Amino acid sequence: METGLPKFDSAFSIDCVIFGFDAGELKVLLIERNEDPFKDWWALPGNLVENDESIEDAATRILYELTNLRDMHMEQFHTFGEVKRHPLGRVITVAYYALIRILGHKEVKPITQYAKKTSWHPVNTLPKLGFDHNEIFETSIQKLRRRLSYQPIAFELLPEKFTLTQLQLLYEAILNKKLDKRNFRKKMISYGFLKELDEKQKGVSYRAAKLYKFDKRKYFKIFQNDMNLES
Amino acid sequence: METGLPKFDSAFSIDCVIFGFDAGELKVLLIERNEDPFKDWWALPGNLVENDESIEDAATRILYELTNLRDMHMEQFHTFGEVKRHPLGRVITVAYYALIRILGHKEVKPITQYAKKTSWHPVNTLPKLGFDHNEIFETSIQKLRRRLSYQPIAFELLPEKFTLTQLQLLYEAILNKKLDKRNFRKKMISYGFLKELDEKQKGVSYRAAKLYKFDKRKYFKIFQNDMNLES
DNA sequence: TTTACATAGTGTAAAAAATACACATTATAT
DNA sequence: ATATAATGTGTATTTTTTACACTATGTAAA
Repeated sequence: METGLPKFDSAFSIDCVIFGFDAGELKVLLIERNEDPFKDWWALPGNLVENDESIEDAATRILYELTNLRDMHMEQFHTFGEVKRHPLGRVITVAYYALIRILGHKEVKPITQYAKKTSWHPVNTLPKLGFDHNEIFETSIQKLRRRLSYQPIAFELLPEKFTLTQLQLLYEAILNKKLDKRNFRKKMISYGFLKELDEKQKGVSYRAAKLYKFDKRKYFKIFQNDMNLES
Repeated sequence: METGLPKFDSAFSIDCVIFGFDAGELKVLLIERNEDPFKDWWALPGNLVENDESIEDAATRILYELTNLRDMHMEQFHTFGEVKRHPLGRVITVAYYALIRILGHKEVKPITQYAKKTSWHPVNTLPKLGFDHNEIFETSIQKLRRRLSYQPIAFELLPEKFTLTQLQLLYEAILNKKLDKRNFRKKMISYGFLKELDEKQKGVSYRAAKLYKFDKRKYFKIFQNDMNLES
């Protein structure tokens, strides 16, 4: 391939699948690329890792530069290393997923010029993405599903105070299947890490639901032993 | 740090945790390094990824060169990217675990000069390893435990024909806890992917146990749906 | 103030899965 | 014949999961 663009021999990058939950839908934040290769395509936010930063730090930095977002839950899930996955050279990429409370981040402006803009896309109708990013996305959601059952992932995607219905909708969105309301509530409450608040939902034109909080301390007290085994 | 050794700016490597099961114990194959850094230390087999090979291919190649072993089950589990994890320069390493039937591979001779020798170590008494390899090992066994419950990992570690007691010992070794014999057998058999053979164990000085085979085809027929969800 | 609406919130019975538990059987070696 | 060492087996109890439908409540509109 001859593009006239600079080539590099080999590098590592981070790519990031940023999940959010809004309007009952699971969404992913994509960027519209402003540079070749794949200029004008949608892609996952990502960039090269510098030599003096750990991959964790790089993930945090890159995400910040491309989305102006900080302090979200991030986790590595797979590394992609096909030789030809990047058209300009050998780039091995470590993929992370990030979970954010979309609320208040509906409009996310990239800081660098590398991305024209960003926008949230429902996971069920993602466009064709640059590089091998569709594959990376597929892997991410499979990992997310699996981890949902043994890590308190869901609460990273919800506002601090949430209703049980919201929680259920989120589980349904991630697992991509309907759950039974009564069984879901029974089970969630039986875990003992949800704190029922003396507060109700506001601004709805029907009976307001009770609000709950996720009690992290209790969670880790309860699952301490298991969590050591797993990862 | 000034060692007189060549430095490199940045590179990726593969490190590999090779599990085997022998004499009722879970073991890991370590190499004794023949080169600095960490010359004469025990370490996980690993080496740099070449520019023209995928990380999968690199993992296969490196393992072959260092252990003379091929065609084992390998799976990526985590990527380690601390800046200072390698004393000679920036090396990001993709860690794999590999599962082999130890039988017939009790003595493994390295092909390259890079390793002096290799030897199997029980997982419970690993020596101090070079680099961050103790951490890599810890992560590997946690992943292995988790995956044991949804992937047919155990059968990669046993001979083709095995007894239920052997299978149970292996589960106990990986999970690091005792299991109930009757319940274990009931459950394993209920899955329906074990094929009972018309053959018995040989060479034991007590009642010989029935031999079983893992029926891969059946396994995938049964767990098709689940396996799609997971990964 | 009544009514329509939309979602919240609740319990039970049945089925399935997990657990706890101990002894008779059988092949080999002496 | 006997000792030995591990194999192979069943049941009752508890826990977890599943299936299933109606009443309660707050808001908004008539």
